[in-house]
Amino acid sequence: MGISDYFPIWSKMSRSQRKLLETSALERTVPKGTILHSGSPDCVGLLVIRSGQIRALILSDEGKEITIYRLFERDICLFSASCIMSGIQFDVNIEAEKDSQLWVIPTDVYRYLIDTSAVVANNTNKIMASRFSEVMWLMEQVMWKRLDKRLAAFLLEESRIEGADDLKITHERIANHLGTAREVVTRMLKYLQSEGMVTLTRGRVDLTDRRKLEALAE
Amino acid sequence: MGISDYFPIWSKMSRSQRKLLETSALERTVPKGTILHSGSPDCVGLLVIRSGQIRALILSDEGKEITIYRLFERDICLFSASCIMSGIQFDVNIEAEKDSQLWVIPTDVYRYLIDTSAVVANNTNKIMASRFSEVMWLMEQVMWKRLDKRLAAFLLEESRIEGADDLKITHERIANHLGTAREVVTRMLKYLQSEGMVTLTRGRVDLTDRRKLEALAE
DNA sequence: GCTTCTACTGTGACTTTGTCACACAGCAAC
DNA sequence: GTTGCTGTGTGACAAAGTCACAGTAGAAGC
Repeated sequence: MGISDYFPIWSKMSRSQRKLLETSALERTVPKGTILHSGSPDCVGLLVIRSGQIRALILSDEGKEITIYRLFERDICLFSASCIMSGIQFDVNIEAEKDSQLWVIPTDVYRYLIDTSAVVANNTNKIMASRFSEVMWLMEQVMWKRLDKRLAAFLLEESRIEGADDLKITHERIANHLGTAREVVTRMLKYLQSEGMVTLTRGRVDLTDRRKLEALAE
Repeated sequence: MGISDYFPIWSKMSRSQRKLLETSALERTVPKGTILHSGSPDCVGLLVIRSGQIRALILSDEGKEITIYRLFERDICLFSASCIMSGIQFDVNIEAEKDSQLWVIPTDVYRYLIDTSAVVANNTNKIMASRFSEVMWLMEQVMWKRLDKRLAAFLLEESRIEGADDLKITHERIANHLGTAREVVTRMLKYLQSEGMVTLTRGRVDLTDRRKLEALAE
């Protein structure tokens, strides 16, 4: 699969622009857990996900965290190149959730492309609007939804991504995704277990009643 | 003041683009309290604020609200034209906080401009990145800051905007800005009063000790 | 001036979520 | 078996949200 397969606007780009992308994109393979970007000064370039899974998160001063969105195959990560998007003034961290293969498009190359092509600029806009939408969705969840519902929804989502009912995940990691405290997750999982929705073992959560979980998540 | 004064990229636009903007922009004057946009289907067009003050907010199913950002003179509101930005999938409400004068740029006109001009597209991008940054800032506040600090910061900000220490605002409105409940604001203001930071009267909050408020807000 | 009405404010009781401190338990390495 | 580390469990308490009212300032009308 060449890089052309990852750009839906490929056909609307000029021959020279395509060439530039093809020759400048670097391949990179990273193991699970790699921090790909942290804070604004760090400006590796645009990341195109070929395989694997990436999460974007924010950190508090005390080290608490919350996942703001996740990226999968074919997704493009703009914020690893936040320095070229004037107007961005916040720090996101980008972390590989699984072993991943990426293309890295150098910042100066992408800068050149958006400056010279309305198509590329508008596509960038569209990508940013998508991320913005995900953050707004999260804001609504955080503001108006109870934690038990958010937890149930997270477990179902995780199960969907993994394609399995037995999730290998610790309470701590769940808490870091949801932006809450580990003890709270422990207590709430305990409750879900008492209701027969999950079975808990060290480092594992098994979904035993999807229907009930879906009903809880709404 | 012509519309040219509100576009920092005016000099980089073509003669025909400028002409198009000048002839198609509509003037609109709205009183305080006007709902300029609500939800995604509603697509009035791009708003350019000539004078006054606008706030963007989101609503929960039960009618609770939180201000996500505010717009002042010279700011541009993209989300009143969210239909032209493919990728946006959330509902924002736009409300005039004060009597305001606006220019409305029809959606089809702006659509044409971003499609044909990389400069306009990139500027749009920059505006979106700014709003994105404001929402990320809010997310950090909501997630990691205590309400007493957020309240103190809000009162100081409000005082800065109004250029006065006596704020004509109800507890309810403050709660709607911060995304919390009125009773919580009442209790917290009561506490601030007991500490001598504010004086409360019906429909009014007077800031009596800025230093202490600033220290609280950090 | 006096009443009436409404929007605003105050408060207690209770739930949910977050914080802190520490005990304990599973599992792998030695 | 002992040791050590990483997870998990729990109680007590604090912060914030919810619910159900009661009180009350101030404008509007008489």
